[in-house]
Amino acid sequence: MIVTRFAPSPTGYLHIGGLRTALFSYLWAKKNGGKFFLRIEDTDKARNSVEAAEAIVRAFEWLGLSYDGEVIYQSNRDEIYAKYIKQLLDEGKAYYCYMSKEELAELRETQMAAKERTMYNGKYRDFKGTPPEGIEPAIRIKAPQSGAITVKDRVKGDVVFNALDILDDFVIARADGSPTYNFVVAVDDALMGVNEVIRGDDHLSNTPKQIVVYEALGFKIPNFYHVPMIHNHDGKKLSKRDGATDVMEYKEMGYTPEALLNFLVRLGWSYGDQEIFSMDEMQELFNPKNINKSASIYNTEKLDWLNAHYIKNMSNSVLAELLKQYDLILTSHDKKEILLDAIKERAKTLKELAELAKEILETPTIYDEKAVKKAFKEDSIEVLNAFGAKLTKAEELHLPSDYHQIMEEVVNEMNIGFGKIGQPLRIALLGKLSGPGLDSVMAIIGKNETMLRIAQAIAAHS
RNA sequence: GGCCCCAUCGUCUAGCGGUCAGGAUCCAUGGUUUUCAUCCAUGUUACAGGAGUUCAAUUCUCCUUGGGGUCACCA
Repeated sequence: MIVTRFAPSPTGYLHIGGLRTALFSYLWAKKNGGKFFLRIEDTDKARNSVEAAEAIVRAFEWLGLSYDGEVIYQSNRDEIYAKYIKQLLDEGKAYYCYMSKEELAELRETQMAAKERTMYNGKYRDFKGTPPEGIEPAIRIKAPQSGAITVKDRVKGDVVFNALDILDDFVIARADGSPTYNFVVAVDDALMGVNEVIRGDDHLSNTPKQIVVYEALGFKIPNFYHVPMIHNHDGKKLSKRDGATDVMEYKEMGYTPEALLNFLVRLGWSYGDQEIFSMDEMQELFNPKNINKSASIYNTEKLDWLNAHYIKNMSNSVLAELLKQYDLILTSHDKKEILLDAIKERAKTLKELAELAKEILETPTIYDEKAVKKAFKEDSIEVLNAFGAKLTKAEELHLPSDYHQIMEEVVNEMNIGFGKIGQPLRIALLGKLSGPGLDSVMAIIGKNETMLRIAQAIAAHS
C-alpha cells in the first residue's frame, strides 16, 4: 500500500508551495487506494504556533483535501522519540556531546578562517573521561565518516553524496532533550509506514542525514520524490514579499478550490497536453513519474484563466451559494438564473462576479462621462422616451426576449439602427457602456426599475 | 565558498536520435456581439554557449556560463 504524508512546520500559514507537495502526495495516495497523513512538525517549541497549525487544517478544509486519521502532532510524541534515542545511545550509535555553544562557535570560526567546511569535529564521539561540569549535553548520532550515501530519488535520479563532504555527527537531541528535525522526520515516517515521501527539493540535501537515522534504527528507507521549487519572478524562493502566497488569500480574492488545485497540479507536472483536470481526473491520472526536474516560476495568469473557466461552467445554484461570502444573497432571487447566466462569462473571480451582479442590481448613481459623451446624441432622449412609453403599455414582461421585442419595435418604427437605442439605454441602465445584454438586464431588474432608471437618465441628461 | 540540483516560446509545459520543435496562457489582429465579456480563427516568440559520440543531435557525454537549493542544539 502507498502511504504518503504532508508534514509542514507550523510557523505560518499554508503557502502555495506547500500546498502543491501536499496535493501531489494526496493524489498519489488516493490514486493507489493508499493513505495520506497530515503531520505537524512542531518540535521547535519557540517558533511554532497552534494558530498556524489550525490555519493549515482550515486551508485543507476549504480545498476539500482530506487526510486519514487524526492530525499528528510531533509535540505529542516525545516519549516515542526518547525511546529511540535511548536505543541509539544503548547501542553506541549515538553519544552525549558536552561541547558548549561557545566552544562550538569557536570551532566554526577557526574552520571558516582556514576555509574549511564547518563541521563538528567528533570531540566526544569516543569520549570516555569525566564530562565537564555544568554543561547539559546534546546527543549526537555517529554518522559515517567515509564512503558515500546515495539518495535514490525518483524525480532527480540517483544523487550521490560523499560522507566527507556533507556529513558530521549531527545533533539528534538538543540539550533540553527535545529531538531535532532530521531525526524525528525519519522516525515518524518509518513508524507511520510512510513509504513514498514527496516533498520540496530543498530537502534533498537533508536526505543523507535522514538515511543515516533510518539505517541506525534499522528502518526501511522510503522512496523519495524531491519536487522542484516554485520560484517568484526574480527566480528566488517564494516568500511573503511576493504577494499572495497564503492559500486562504485566494479564497478571499475569489478563486475556487477547483481552479487553484488545477493550477497547482500543472505546476511541475503534466499529462500530455491536458490543461483541465477535475479532482477525479487528477486522482485518476496523477503519477509522480511525470514530475519534471526544473523549478517553475509562479505566475498567476493561467490561474485567472482556469478560475474563469470553472466559474463559467459552474451551476448557478452553486455560484449563488459561493457569492454569499461577498454579502450577495441571490439564493432566493427569482431572476437568479438570468442574472448569473448574464455575468458568469465575464468574471475572472467570484469577487468580480459579485461586483458585476451589484452593478446590475443597484440603480446607477453616477454616469461615466466619457460614455455619456459618446452615446448620448441629439435624438437619444427621444428614443428613450419612445421606449419608455412602449414599456408603460406593455404587460407580462418577464423574459429577456420580451424586452428585446419592444426594443425591436422601437427601432423599426423610428427606422434607426440598434445602436441608437442600445447605447443610451445602456447608459441609463448601467451608467456605462459595457456589460451584459440589455434585454437580460431589464428582465433581471424588472419593468418598474427599468422605467425608473430611464426616467432618471433622461432627467440627468436633458 | 564546499556540496547538490536545474537549463525548450515572457510564463506553464510536450518531446525521451531523424518533428515544419507540439499544446496552453499571455499579447496582437480579424470574425461574432448594439457594448463589454465569452466563443471562433489567425499570427509573433523557444531548444543558454562550446566541444565530442553518431550517417543524424533539442534529445546521449563532457566543459563553460547562468540560475536555484543546502550547509544550525530551524524545519
